[in-house]
Amino acid sequence: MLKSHACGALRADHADQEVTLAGWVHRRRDQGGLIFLDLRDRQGIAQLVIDEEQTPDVHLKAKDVRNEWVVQVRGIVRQRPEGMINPNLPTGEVEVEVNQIEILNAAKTPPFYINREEENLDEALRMRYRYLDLRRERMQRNIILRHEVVRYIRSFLSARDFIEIETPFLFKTTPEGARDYLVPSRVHPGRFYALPQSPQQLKQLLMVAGFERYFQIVRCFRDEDQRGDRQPEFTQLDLEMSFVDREDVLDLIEGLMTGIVEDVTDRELVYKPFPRLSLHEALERYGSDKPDLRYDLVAIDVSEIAGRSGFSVFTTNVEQGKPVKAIRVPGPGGWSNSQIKKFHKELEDLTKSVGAKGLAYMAVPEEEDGEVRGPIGKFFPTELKLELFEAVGVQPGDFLVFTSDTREIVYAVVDTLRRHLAVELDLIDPKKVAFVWIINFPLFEWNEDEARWDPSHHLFTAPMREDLALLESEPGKVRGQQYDLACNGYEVAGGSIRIHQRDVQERIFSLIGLEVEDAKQKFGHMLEAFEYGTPPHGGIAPGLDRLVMILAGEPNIREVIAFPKTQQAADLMAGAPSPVLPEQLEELHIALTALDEAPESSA
RNA sequence: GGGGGCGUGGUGUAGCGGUUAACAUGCCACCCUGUCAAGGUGGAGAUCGCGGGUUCGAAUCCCGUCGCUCCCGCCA
Repeated sequence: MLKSHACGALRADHADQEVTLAGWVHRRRDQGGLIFLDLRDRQGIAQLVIDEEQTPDVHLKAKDVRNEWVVQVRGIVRQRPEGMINPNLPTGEVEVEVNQIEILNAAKTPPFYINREEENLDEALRMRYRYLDLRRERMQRNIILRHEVVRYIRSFLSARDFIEIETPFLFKTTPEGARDYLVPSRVHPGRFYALPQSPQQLKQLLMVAGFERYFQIVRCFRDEDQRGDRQPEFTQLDLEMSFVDREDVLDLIEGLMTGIVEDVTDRELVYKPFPRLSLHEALERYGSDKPDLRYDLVAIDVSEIAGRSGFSVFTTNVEQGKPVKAIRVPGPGGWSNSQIKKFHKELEDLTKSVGAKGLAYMAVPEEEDGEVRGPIGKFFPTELKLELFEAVGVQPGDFLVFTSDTREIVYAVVDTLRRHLAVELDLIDPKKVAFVWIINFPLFEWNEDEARWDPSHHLFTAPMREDLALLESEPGKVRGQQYDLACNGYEVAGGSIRIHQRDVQERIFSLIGLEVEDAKQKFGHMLEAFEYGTPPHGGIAPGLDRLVMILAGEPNIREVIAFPKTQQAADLMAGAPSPVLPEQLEELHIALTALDEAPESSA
């Protein structure tokens, strides 16, 4: 080893020991005859002192040293003199009197600061020099947190008899779900592998194989457009269990998530145990299938009351079966008319962006005898107003917003408003983590375009036993044994109990319009496997990137992935994707169709 | 596929139709023996993402394009 101690590990009890350190120069403070160097390694920072009078040769070398140079030093750890202790540094009680220095590697001046946080650093620049970006404290912290989470998962599951098993990346395309990344086969001209969107089929086959409890921390690939919480390749904790029902899976994951939050982070769980909402409840109250329950803004259905008002938008909508929902915003009753108008305008513009035509409001007075402000107040007689306020749980000075439209738009409006208001009204405690289970999903969704039922989760999700009889008669009413885990407004896991009986599977296939021959073509290996003694089984797949993002308090998953891709799915550091040689294409039996413009050759 | 935001010395910003493009920081040199975002003095460093247009005059206005990003669609 080129060092005896980690820079960040030095403490007062190392005083007077001789140590050898190696790392990067974090910062230098040259005072002429006395040079201070902050030496950084993964564990932290130690202050080096170089004194011209004591060690002229070291001083001479140290004069040339710049930030990010890699150096090795030998010296004596000293308790810092009185009044020179740096309480902001874990190593701040000591410093190292250097008596030998070796420059292991000089460094160019980095294109951005390694030794400080820059607020709006251009992401393209960070990506191009990702190895430097990753040197920064924030990124080191995130990546190390990610490791701690993964380590916790492995030990938690191993202790509960789970076996980690790898599954292939070169697998088979399935037309369902997301767009596949395809890999051409050289030895099978004209055929392609697909990178798995998840190891769904394989993990079920591992249950058929009798492993009973499987997990894998595995990369998944989906060729869809990116978002802050979506990358073309992302990591799941994939797991599957045999001889379990839903409760077993939920219990396990609840224990795992609780353990991660409490043992690995300094964050606080809002709910223990995790609350459970049906999908319907989640949508009706929060407008989202992944509601953020760190704050309790709730949409209240006031359709019945609003339908009796004189406001024609409401009455017409209610007649057509469209809901009217109200959200109570605590507080701004004391505002001036212009403040209220501005506040309302902002919210209304926001909701228009998700398809709303308008946003009605009432400002509730602070005094008992005050007047309700807002244009729709006059359409509600006093009696009805009181009924409304009762239903919504109004407090004096509240601001009520009302949205009414198709159910889908109302949900979108409620979701958008909740997210916006939470930030606006500062309702979010960044230390808090709020998990919530979403259950009772419909098994199928009606596909308007294709005029058929589509599986809302995937083909192998088992129906609720008590709904089995409805499968042919009322498919829309059949609920699946499916569950999602939401956290702080993100979906962090999804899973289900699977079908393990061939006849049920075939009924599903026929319902979604999959011919037996088709099904055999696409899933023959699965159907065949299921005939050889399949245990009842189910599983779940938490998204590791999103989970770590939330725990790290980061706004997107790129901050917790060492080498992420841009929104255009590019790697700016390596320059991927890149053109390939004609010979490579030829070997793969691939001819390119004419492109509008020839792709630039990789520089 | 569609809509929005951003792009000015290495970095982060200001300038938003009119002198020599400003500030902070970084970088370079010199001074400095108790600093820790060290300090002081001096200096170098920008075809204002790229292309076209409008104008007497464009970093500034318009069109296109590229890159990053947010959102809708998409993501079983």
